[in-house]
Amino acid sequence: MSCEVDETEYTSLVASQMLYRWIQKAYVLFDDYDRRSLERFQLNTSQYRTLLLFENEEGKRLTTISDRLLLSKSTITRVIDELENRGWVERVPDPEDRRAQRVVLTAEGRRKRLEICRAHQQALEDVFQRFSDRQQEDLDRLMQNLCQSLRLSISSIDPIESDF
Amino acid sequence: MSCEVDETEYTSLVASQMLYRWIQKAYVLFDDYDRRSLERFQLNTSQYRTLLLFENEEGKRLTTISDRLLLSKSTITRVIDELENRGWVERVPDPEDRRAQRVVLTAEGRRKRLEICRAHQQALEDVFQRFSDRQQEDLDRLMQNLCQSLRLSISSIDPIESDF
DNA sequence: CTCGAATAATTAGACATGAAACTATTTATA
DNA sequence: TATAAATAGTTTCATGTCTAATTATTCGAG
Repeated sequence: MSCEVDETEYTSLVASQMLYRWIQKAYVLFDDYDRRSLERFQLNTSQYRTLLLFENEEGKRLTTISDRLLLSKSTITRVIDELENRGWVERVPDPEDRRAQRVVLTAEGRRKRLEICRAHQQALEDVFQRFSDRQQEDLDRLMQNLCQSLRLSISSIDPIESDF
Repeated sequence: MSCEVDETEYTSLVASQMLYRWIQKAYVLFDDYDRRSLERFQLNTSQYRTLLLFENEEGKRLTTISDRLLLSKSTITRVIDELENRGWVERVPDPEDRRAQRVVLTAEGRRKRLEICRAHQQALEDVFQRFSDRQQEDLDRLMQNLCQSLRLSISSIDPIESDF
């Protein structure tokens, strides 16, 4: 436009920003892959991950599910609504706290969970078969470290949040 | 309820499912951390990542941005709308293709990008300072491998999609 | 024991996103 | 060259999510 010199520059990306991009990308691809592997069950990722939590016969509070999946309580309310509509789970009153509900799988829910779990497991194997055992362990450990570091950094911004 | 034996069992999680959970968790935490570090600029993650792409003075097509960020074209339209409202970018007609537009940073946009980039870089350093150089390299390489493997698995479900 | 603060779950409202339909233009093919 | 298919971008609509407000119940300090 004019002949003034513009002082602002373009910055190029440093290593941590490249890494950040790869993490983003991996997640988006994973999400897409999940969506595709789960669509034949008419399940979204949150519904699936909720179902996955029921590894035993224990009833689970909605708040517990929310904490474990890092999804808001209102999201979990709706996820459970939908699973309940399908007859896969039931809400039962919590004997210890009348504010709370316990979500439990029905017999049908257990059957479905098993079927879907196996299919998704298959899909995961397909992705991770291309990794050596060593690489899988490394990845697992690094992800745990990353989670821990993120929690530390998050709580240093906002000292309120500190659980999980 | 009754005394029938229920054949369905609960499955416990195998290694790849645990890994899957850690990746999910790391992403959610990262997203949360991002949101917090960017909120003082009134930017969401997509707006930020779009801004980040402008490493040089080259104009970029919306489709290119969409491909690079793995966000839909309609999302990018809206992101660019917002950035244009703020006066940080401009749409200019593409001289080579009259269907296309080139998005370019304004002087103000370059200033803002620099400022925001630096702040976010700071935030990333804070997370990754807890990793050794070796760990960062490992993580970077593993994420790239994961992306590649996911692309292979995705394209084996649906042979249509194959670029990026 | 009581009353205010915290907590479990739900609901209402806002926002970000993707899929699909649409318009304008370009590319490829017959 | 005419026409069909592909592509760039926008708009519309449905979905999934979060925040904040709400109700019911429990916890805890005095």
